[in-house]
Amino acid sequence: MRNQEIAKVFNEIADILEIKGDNPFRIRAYRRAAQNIDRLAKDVAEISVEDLRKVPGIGADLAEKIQEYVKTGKLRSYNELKREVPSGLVDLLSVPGLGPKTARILFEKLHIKNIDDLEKRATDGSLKGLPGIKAKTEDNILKGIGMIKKHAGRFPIGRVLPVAEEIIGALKEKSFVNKLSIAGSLRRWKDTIKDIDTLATSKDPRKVMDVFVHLPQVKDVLMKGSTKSSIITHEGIQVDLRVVSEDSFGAALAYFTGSRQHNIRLREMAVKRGLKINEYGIFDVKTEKKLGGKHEGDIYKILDMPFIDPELRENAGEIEAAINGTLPSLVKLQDIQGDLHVHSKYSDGSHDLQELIDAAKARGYEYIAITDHSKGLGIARGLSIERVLEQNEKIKALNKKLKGFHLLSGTEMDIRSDGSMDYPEEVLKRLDTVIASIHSGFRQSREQITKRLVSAVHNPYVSIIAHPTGRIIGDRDAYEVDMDSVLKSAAETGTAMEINAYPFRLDLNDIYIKQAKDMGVPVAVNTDTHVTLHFDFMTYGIGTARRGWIEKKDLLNALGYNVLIKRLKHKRS
DNA sequence: GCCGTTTTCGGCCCGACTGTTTTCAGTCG
Repeated sequence: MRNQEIAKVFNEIADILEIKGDNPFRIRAYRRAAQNIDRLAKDVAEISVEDLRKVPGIGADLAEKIQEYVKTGKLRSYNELKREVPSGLVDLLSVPGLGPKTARILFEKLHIKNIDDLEKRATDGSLKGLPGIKAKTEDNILKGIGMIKKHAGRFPIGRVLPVAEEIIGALKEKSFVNKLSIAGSLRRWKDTIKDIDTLATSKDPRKVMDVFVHLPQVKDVLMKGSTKSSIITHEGIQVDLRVVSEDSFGAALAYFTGSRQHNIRLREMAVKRGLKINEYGIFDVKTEKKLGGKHEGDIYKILDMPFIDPELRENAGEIEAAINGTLPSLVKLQDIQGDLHVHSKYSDGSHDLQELIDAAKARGYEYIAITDHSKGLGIARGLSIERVLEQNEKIKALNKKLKGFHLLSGTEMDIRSDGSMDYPEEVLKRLDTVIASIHSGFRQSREQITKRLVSAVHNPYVSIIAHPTGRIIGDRDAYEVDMDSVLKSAAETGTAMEINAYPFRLDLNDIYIKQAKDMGVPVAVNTDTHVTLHFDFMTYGIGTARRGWIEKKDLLNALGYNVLIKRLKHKRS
């Protein structure tokens, strides 16, 4: 897929144009296009020029540039730009507090071309004396370099959410803090998070700021103002806290939840109606009268739209859907009736069947499927044919004693490197459900991997493909796969795709989930539980499903037991 | 560079904090 590549090129063009001091709107156009290409499920190489132009933010010029890049692997205008601005200079923009203007001055006055140059000259004190730079700025630049060397980029949501909850918990105890909420990409359940945005209301904002920057979780204070402060936790995660008045809480929540592109769209719509939106509310420009802002819904209501759930706010069609009245009614945690991917002591899980049943019942589930690894996965104590059949018998016997709860016998069957299935059909047909997944040969060609997955999808006994792209966030990239073909086969055969809720997988991701939904492929949100505590990962899976526009009706494990069993049998027939 | 039931040209979201300034530019979200 060339999409990410092109998005990166467009973003770098935007960076270079910024350093050059080019037209800010042209820069924004490149960034907007980059973002929209990045979110596209379909490979741009397979999209015609006419259809490219239908992508928001892509006009005649950028469509042509995309075509040029797809055809030649190069972009002439980009290469010319790179000759004007050394590529290392663009990296300077990643230093917090250092923007395009400063980068340009550093290059022109001191011939600094990359971060290493910058670090040297900041250390020996030669930045001082440049326009607008004195000791403090030099200090901050060094601090910033230290930070990016230690913690570049984004954190998996699974690492960030617990930190956020801890901080929210600590602030909640304070009597002078009233409302308190997580905002930003964390509230939108993005799979990776750059920093934690939090929002509070209080009659005494300064006091809140004081408490915030002195929390035990704080390692460094980046800035502290009267209503807004930023800190770095010991984990290296930045947390921003903003305090507003009760009357502005809703507007501020909308503003800080983003995404930025979503907010820009809302503000543009407001401007056209003679209104203005900021973090304090929504106002009539002429009369300066405040029309709303206490509740988040005010903003949407005044723009004549239904409320848009945070997970959808990516400017990826949700505003159009809101206007047309076609917003999805997103699935909720309470809709989940069971978990279809659970490991027991038989393979690499930590609990026996009864412990798993108890934990599932405690979460209000009607069923779970026991899906231990298959024989080929020796490292995870995969079950021999004898053992999986023995487990199957035990589950059937156990079910007779259970009241109001059902245990499905299943397997997480390995799709072998050569594309064959790890158990023969005679074994599979005895089980209630089969989920199939890839655990080896991640570096095979796109064609080979696709073939393996498609052949699993066509197996009449395979009901779900587990963690369909194999990625581990921050650790292992997804393997190369033609997801379009896999989803097409899945739609034809009624095979479900898993949204693996394990917080470092979240696989399928939001973009593929939306594509699956659009193609009529059912999905299942499963936790891949190995320890009963993992059942609680379901919230991450639900967040991800919601980002993919999933409704209750799209979800296999939102079905009651009897309907589910019918659905599972249907593919086999 | 994109976009259009106000426009094919002239618009394009909005405000806080910092460090440097004597009123603001740069950066960030």
